[in-house]
Amino acid sequence: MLSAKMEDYLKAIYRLERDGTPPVATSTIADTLDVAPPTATSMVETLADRELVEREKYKGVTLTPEGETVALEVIRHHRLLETFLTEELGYDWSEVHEEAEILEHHISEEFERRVAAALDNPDVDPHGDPIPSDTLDPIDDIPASALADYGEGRRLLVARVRDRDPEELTYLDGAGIRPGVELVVEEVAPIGMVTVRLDSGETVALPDHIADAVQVRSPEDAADEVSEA
Amino acid sequence: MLSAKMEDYLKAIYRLERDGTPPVATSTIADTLDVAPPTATSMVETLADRELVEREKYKGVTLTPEGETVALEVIRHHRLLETFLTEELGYDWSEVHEEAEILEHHISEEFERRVAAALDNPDVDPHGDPIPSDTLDPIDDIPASALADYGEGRRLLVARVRDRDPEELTYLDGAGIRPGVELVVEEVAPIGMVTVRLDSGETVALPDHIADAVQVRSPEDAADEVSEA
DNA sequence: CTTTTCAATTAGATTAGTCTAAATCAGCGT
DNA sequence: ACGCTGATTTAGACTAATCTAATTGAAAAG
Repeated sequence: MLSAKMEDYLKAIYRLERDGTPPVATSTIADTLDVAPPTATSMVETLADRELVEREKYKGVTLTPEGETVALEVIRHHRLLETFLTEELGYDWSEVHEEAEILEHHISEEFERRVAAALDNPDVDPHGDPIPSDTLDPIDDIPASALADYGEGRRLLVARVRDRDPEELTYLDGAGIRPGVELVVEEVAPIGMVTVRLDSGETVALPDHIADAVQVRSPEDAADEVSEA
Repeated sequence: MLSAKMEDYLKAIYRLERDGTPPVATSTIADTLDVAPPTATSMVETLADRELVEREKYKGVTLTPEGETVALEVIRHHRLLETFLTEELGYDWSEVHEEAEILEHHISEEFERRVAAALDNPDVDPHGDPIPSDTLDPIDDIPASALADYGEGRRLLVARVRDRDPEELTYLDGAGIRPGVELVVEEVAPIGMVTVRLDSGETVALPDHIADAVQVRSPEDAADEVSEA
């Protein structure tokens, strides 16, 4: 059996591999999980012993296929739970992260199956992130980039909203910025501020660090993808 | 914060106080939780330091009011979860125990509130056990005794079915013996066997150890109680 | 009032996950 | 090529929860 801690490390490594270029440095893991560097070192040793990561001393780690499977399993749990909490228990999508972060380690396979069935096997969670299938095949993130990367005047579709800080999410949710919403970039101010106009006509100003959490794509790309499937 | 382990000890002590006469001996706790006696000793020490139990060395422990509140909170979680799993996720009532046993330690107060609301604040779980209120007031078990304690020929109401062994529960469920069902005791055989007749006309033979799990009361008592409330 | 018995506790070790402080390695800059 | 700097690992210690083996205590039996 894998401890909740080990699952957290694997999930973090999975994320970090995607964000940057593998191998993932131990200090990065330490920062992400908010532990001291030696703690990360000692945990990646155990993970390597269990053949869940490939480790090169002083370089970092990469997930083995088994490690990736575990990470995908945990991410599946997390995203199914987030979906379940919003759809079935009336949580606001901005407040489900914490709860899912804990429960993801404690639900059984049976629970996972039943929740997935109750939700009719969804493939995206409330933040717009893809839910790994029950076969845990590798997933592709929806191609999208940060709001500020597009020029002014573009009509864009909110593909996903990163769920790091609950405060930010509550703010965005309150402003009506959610996955699936369309908006137009009104102004990209040089002082670190982006202004967008929603279909409601409302104009919202977002400081850069919040705008970064909003991942957008062009509506045409989204349409293309649906026709492919 | 209280660890899941500590919660388990408090819950066990709560149960044992009800079953027998306090104080609860450490060896009894050790047996219940399947740990070695010194493990129980050392844990009741910590519990006593935290003022969750009153301890008298070489005698045993009793819960303090704070300890009882924690126990009731965990039991509320457990029973709400069992109810939720059967009502909303289609679990069979005979298989919910294991899942609830783990999740009870990991759900938030928010989750508890929302589940209770979704179920319309139930006051009994699928096994017929009372669910502590959100104010965690002390609970009274529904007065009922083991099936074999009544004489033959009595018409009885199944008040609750103890959830110890899943196999037993599955057997009883399959035989149609569930909380709320009425039955007649046909024969109490001296070789440790009880035969009952259900309203369906079906006759079921139960070995003593299984019959013990079935707690019954007279239908009149049940009616009296409803009129009181 | 002893003695015997068995439950309960103490002693000491183990594992997982964490820390701080010290040592060491890798790679860049001159 | 050499040494500096910062990242990484080693060393050593701590806490929680557990174990086995040894000791001690309480309480019943004689």
